[in-house]
Amino acid sequence: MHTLLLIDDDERMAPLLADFFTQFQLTLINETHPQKGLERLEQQEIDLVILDIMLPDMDGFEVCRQIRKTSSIPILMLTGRGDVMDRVIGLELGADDYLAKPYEPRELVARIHNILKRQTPIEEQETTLIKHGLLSIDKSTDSIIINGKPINLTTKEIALLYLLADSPGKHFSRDDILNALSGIDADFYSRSVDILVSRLRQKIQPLEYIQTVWGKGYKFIVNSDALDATANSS
Amino acid sequence: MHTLLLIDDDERMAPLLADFFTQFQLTLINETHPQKGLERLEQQEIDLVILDIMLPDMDGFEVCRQIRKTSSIPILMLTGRGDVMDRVIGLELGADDYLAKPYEPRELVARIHNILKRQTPIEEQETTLIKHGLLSIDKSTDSIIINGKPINLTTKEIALLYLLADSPGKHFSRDDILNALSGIDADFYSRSVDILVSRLRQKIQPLEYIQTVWGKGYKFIVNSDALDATANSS
DNA sequence: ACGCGATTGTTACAATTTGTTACATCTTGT
DNA sequence: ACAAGATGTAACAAATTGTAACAATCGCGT
Repeated sequence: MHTLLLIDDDERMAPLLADFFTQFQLTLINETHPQKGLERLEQQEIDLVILDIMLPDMDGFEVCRQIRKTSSIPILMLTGRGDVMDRVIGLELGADDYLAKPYEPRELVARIHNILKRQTPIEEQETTLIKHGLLSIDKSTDSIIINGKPINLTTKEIALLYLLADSPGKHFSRDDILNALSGIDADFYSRSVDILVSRLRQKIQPLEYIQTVWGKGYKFIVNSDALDATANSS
Repeated sequence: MHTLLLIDDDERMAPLLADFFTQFQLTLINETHPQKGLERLEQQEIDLVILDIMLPDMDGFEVCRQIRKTSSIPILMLTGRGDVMDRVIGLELGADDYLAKPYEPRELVARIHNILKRQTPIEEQETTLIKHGLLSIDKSTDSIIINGKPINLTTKEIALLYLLADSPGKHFSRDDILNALSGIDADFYSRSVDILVSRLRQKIQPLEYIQTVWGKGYKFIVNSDALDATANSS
């Protein structure tokens, strides 16, 4: 059972909608004045706001903006006549959907359910872009770019880079790496990880992000970028 | 307080965003035309550029390329709808992040903060930087620099230097050192620590930070810096 | 199914790092 | 000054890592 707040100055709508909603496990509360609506939001546990654009004293956009200052609660806006402009502005402001008046109550319910359903993965927005100086990693497209130039990495190489670059500074043993990449617990001695590291290093030259931790494994270092092969003679 | 430049031909967005941004200590300036945007960038101190891809006369990619010719200022691009091509191209051009339209203003703020945060590593982020006269130690990257020149130290040598330099003046017994570095309680007599010290001393020549405490161990001394063996010039 | 190139793993050997021994040098107490 | 223990370090040895070269395997179009 979800609780919805309708902010609409047309008082005739609310009772009809509220009645209709009950069969869908939805409780509707109505406020006809924007200010009252905002207050109600703070007092009561609300799952979703339905917001008309035409309101007294303060239009729907402004209400939306007010709400978004303190909350990420889902907002569905009711626009005048499917005006494209309104729609765009509303979405940019952080509304989750819109519906043009006049609308079918069923359509409204459908959209409400839709919003509530996708509320779960609200964190979904990818943190898939890693960027350290000249190195850009876009995990969503598996594209690795160094200094503007795309680099071709193999599956394993990409996986290794993700593993290390996701936890800069942390060192991974060869077992850790082998396990993460192949799902295999190294039951025998193998140099495959060393080779993988070697090949990856060659491909991301001259960047030296992958550092050996002697006797331990490897780690990804963050700072100094194209730290060149500081050739220091003995 | 940071200053952002939005280059977007949709004039309606800017006021709304600008208002929303104020609560996050962000000032938004808007230019609707690419050329104007580039000029503004030269005239004013800007911390970050938000770049729409669809622009009149010159698309966002071209603007990004222009900016990158002279500046490494952070760029966040607003792409159509997460188009893979757009993202890759943007990365190649040196953009720092992306956001697909339509977006949540909060999401935009989050990404801006994210970029700005990783933009300031050199100034304020470090708690890991030790500096004594000509000797600089950056623990986050394990880089040791003497008189401007990077020195190649092995894992153990670095660990020893950290141990000693973290507690200047305090003396460490050979057991202390061996234990800290190898996790081994020296159950037998070994000179490995002496050798380690010897090698480290050679590498940080002519600096003599590591002092022998006769019958006790070693310690790191602070004051008189490049206290030289430089009594040698003719 | 087949072949072919790309990918991944193995082996072999070179280079680096670390530890041990041996001996020279230094410190301290007599 | 001398002896005895402590320290410095060169020289060698063992362990670890880097990587070239080859082999096995995977993917995929035909």
